[in-house]
Amino acid sequence: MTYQCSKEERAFLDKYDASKYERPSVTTDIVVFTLDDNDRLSILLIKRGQFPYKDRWALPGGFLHTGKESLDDCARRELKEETGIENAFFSQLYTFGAPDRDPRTTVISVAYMALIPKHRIKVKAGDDAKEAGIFQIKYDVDGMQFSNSQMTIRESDLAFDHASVIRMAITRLRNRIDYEDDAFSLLRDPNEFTISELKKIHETIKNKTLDLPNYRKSFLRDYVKSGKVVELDKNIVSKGKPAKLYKLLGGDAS
Amino acid sequence: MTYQCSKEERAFLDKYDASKYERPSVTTDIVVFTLDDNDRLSILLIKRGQFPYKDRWALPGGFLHTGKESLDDCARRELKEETGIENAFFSQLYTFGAPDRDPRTTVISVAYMALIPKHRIKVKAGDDAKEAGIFQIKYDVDGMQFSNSQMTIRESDLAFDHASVIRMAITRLRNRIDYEDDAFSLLRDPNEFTISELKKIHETIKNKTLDLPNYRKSFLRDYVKSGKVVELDKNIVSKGKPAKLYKLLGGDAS
DNA sequence: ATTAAAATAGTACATTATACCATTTATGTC
DNA sequence: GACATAAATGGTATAATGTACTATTTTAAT
Repeated sequence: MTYQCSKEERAFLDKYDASKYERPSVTTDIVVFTLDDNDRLSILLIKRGQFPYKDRWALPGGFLHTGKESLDDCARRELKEETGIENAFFSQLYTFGAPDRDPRTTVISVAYMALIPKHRIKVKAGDDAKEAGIFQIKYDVDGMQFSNSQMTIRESDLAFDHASVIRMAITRLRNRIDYEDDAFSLLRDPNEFTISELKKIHETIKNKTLDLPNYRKSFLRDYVKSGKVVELDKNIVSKGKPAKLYKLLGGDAS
Repeated sequence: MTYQCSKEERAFLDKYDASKYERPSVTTDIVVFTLDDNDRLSILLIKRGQFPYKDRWALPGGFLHTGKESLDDCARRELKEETGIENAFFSQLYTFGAPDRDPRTTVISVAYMALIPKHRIKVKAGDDAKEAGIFQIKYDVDGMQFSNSQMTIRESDLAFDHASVIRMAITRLRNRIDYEDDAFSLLRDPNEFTISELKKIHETIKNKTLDLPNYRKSFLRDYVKSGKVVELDKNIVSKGKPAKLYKLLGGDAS
């Protein structure tokens, strides 16, 4: 939009002193959820290569290129830099603004969450990250843990307030999964999937097993009858009875 | 939290150049919902006294006092300055960050919504506002309208992207009202209210009439049986059969 | 005393969620 | 090829919830 205004106002704007108020830095940080090879809920963490919190694990993210991009664009750009993904499903989560959350200066963090199938993530260490990895989310008496085949990171080892961010993202994801179409974004291929595959995603996120016949009924009612998903004229080859394949229409969710 | 770190890192932080990245301004803007004297959903708008958008109606809000307060504190402070309210229920809504949403410079707006009973709002024009008022939210073919006894403001007349902010707030409010306890915050007095009063709030927000016997059943099941609300040993004096009074326990919601 | 207003009590039905059983269609093994 | 196994699909039965509606009670106003 171009801003229409009077000459008087234009004059005011032209001499507006941008440094009138002290400004905070603004970053976006992204909770990238995925399912690992054993269908366990996992997130992407990077090991910081710079102060502060150097060598500590943190969420991917980075500073807003002020004036050149929107917050969404910033999150999209960071996501691409860290994972190589271009068209991922993501949504804004919450904005964290405690004045002491970064030891350098006030840094406002606009947190996003993204849902990406694991095979699409090309983990790569970037500018500020010396390492990056996908870690399964576990819980014990001390809270969350993040582990892969090589190591385990406790939530208290994370940089900044990123443990809080992740906790909120998990809560939000669990709440959204029942009424939003988020699950589709984690499919290996939304153009060719079985009911069981989608059910598995729901089970992982809700952390409980679901009854397949019942899941099937609500899937057919909620998605197929409404036209969001179509049945393909193909079956999958498998051990038991071959399952019908379905295709997500429209939004693509990817 | 005090940040524990090595001498090396402390040295880095001490010479950290705060102006390394160009920084945006950050504001909080607040959608203050209330019910007017006829129980219609209304919001607080202020008339801007300064450029940009001078003399246009806008949401109350203002710049973050960087380093001195959190985002929540900033919203709380602005809310107090504009309405006199100190302990209101409010929650973060969404963060708006399009680079051209403010003609001066990039201004990130962290939007909040608050629910406040009308009799507690002391509308007062503040620094940046020459006028303030509570306006009923209406709809017509052109979108939202905001009107009181003296005037009607069309959504296209609002400053900045505040029409979008309000639209998102209404959507969020309507979604939250079914599973959060927001309605209690709009009660005249959460320590003494009738079932009908609470029902009226739900009706206004959902914009449809509810069946009282059914509402009563779910109220007793959801709040009284669970202990969130207790029945008082008092009745209200009224025209027809006097209604039992109830009291909200715990969170106070105010 | 009568009427009207409002709260409260209860009934009937539809929808949805949950648990569970039975059948079908494939694979792999002897 | 018969048979066990795996997995999807097709059902039924019950519980929980939501919705519509009727009836009764208790008060104020006339």
